[in-house]
Amino acid sequence: MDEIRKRSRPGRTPSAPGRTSRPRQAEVARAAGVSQATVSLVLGGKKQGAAISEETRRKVLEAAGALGYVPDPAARRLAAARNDLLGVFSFTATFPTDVQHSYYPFLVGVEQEAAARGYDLVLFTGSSSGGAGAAGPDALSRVRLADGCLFLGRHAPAEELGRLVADGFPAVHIGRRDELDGLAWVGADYVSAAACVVAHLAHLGHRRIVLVREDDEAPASTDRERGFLAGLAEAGLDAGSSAVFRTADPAGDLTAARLRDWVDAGVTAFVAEETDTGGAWRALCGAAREAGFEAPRDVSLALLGSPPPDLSHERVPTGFDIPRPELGAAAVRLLAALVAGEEAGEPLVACTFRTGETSGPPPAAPA
Amino acid sequence: MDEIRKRSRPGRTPSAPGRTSRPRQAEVARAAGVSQATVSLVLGGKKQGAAISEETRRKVLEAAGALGYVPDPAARRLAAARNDLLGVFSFTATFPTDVQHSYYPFLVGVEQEAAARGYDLVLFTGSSSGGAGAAGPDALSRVRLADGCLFLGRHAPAEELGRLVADGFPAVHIGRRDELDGLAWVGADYVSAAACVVAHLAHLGHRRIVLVREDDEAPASTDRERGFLAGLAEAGLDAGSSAVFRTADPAGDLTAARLRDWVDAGVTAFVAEETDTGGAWRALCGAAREAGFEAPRDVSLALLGSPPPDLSHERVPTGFDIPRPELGAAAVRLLAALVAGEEAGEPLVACTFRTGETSGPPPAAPA
DNA sequence: TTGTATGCGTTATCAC
DNA sequence: GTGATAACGCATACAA
Repeated sequence: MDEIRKRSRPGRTPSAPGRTSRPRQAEVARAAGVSQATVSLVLGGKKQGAAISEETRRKVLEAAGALGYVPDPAARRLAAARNDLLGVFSFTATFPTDVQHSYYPFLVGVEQEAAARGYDLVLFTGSSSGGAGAAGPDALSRVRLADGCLFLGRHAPAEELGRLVADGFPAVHIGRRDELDGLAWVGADYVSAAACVVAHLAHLGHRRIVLVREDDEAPASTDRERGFLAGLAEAGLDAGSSAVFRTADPAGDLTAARLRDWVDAGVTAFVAEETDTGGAWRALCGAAREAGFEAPRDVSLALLGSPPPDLSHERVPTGFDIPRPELGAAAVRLLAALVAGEEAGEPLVACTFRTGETSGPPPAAPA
Repeated sequence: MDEIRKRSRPGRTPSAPGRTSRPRQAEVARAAGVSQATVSLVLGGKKQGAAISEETRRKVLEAAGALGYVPDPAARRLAAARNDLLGVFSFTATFPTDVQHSYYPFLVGVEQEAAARGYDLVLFTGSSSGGAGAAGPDALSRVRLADGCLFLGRHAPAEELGRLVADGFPAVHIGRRDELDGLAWVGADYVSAAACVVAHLAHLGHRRIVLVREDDEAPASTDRERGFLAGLAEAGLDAGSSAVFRTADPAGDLTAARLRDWVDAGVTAFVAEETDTGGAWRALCGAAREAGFEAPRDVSLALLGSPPPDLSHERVPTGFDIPRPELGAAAVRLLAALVAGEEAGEPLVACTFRTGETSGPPPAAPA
């Protein structure tokens, strides 16, 4: 693909006559009757306000405007200056047949915050199949064109990311990423959010609650469980009388019979974690329905996250939403801080509680 | 000039952010015992396979690997005189409270096609509120940073755009943009799509059809009307017995009584154009319901476009969809051609017909 | 086949 | 205050 590209101007003729190429500082300088360095000083907008005569400054700005000058990002970057460019590199499926796996919800906030701070965004397309730099061990290296970069998705190659970080390149991962030492990240505060849901249920009068979670050790899962337990504790509920149910196969393990057993044992509320597939929640709802329970009449149901889109016509579940735009914005704030050489702030973003329609007082609620 | 060499890196701030010394080609060269140029040749991976001895190549690759060399994209782009960056400048509301007005559907295709061609994307945030370059008459000039730029939305300032085009800067507008001479654009083929819908209705047996459109002269509107009329003509229907109903206030003007009048006059099908608000379609459906007509039993309804999201739970309307990702991809193809100095191709992208559930044979369909 | 010499556009230092 | 000038890291004619 590269060999096709016609490279005229190999060593570059002094003034390329053929093309309408971008004006450079030198041309602005000529037009303004000053030196190129002066142009750089003026346009660099340094706080050396007094160092340059108003007259010169005006001429330069005028010439630059007339020629439509805009600095070359590569040159700027090479000269160790800043670009005002923030990168976004996504390892999630970028082209959503399934909108679920798209990173656009984050991008909304990223874009907004970047705009507010005067940054433009570079979307590195290498993430997906057939992309510019999909393959190769230096796929990630292109992000160095920007002043810093955001990373989304779990599949970011740790080694390369580590190199970037080790080199001091400002990088922020959206989503918790503890295992990679030194990599900054922002994430949703699942612990607090889960605790909040439990508090809501406890407030309604529930005393025995079961959490259904998948059988893995993903941070998103363990955080929710921690929040669940914390919520129980804060509500003064005995963790022993509630339970955490782990299953690798929710659809198979979460039977109507098992649900009935729990209810017979005094459980009045069930909480499922959000998973990629929504399997836990789906299984929970299915089992409840099969067991003849209706929420919130017979049991209360809650979902630690957002429902899968194919269930959007169902009753909206009690639970919380991950504020993806907020996360994106927080990531940009953090990245901007890193670029500016400042320290990181709070990496956790609060989820928003969703009252929903699947929870209510337990059937025989005490008062 | 040798005595000056001592000065340590004049053009660099003491603490250049984001850069601890990482290996450069020169160091690889030293480690491999060759020259920097040779390293460049080997790692450049040009198909000059025979130009370099296997021995040297091996040594270089080995050294590069050992040092963990990765090329600096800024330097690479500077030297290559191209940056493989395509801009995206949107004048639509970027931060969608209303997802309708977001440009992300286009971005899907843009991103895909850009990736396939080895381009990265620059999202210029100046378009929206408070953005980097929102204000000022030179807001658009930042796009010159890229090799070319895509523009979305109707509100692109014609003058500035004209200047870019006049300067020979590769620019492509997504959506028809005839009034700006010389500006390349891609757009949806509303004419064919509307004609196709009419053909569908005619095929079902409808002979008198009413088009409801808003009272403006937007290309999207006039194109649909042209297609509507063309469809009538192709079906051998007399345009005189059908009608085009223009209204600036669909909700107010499109009454149940008026609908009944039309039906009494033999009209069996109604076609509404898609508008920003979906007003025409919504009014049409409302009036039909109020008049006691059910589609497709009593009348056939069609929508020249996609239904507003708040009507997504309703019956799927007969009509067509604007292939926004396709449009985005086509725009990138066109832009890439312009960047390469080639000529433009076909600017129109076909819409996809949607059978839907709101049309059927007319009540007293002949055969 | 490999090395030498330049230039890409910017920034920042240092004389003038 | 302003103008030379040296890098930044890489790619490529051209000489050896």
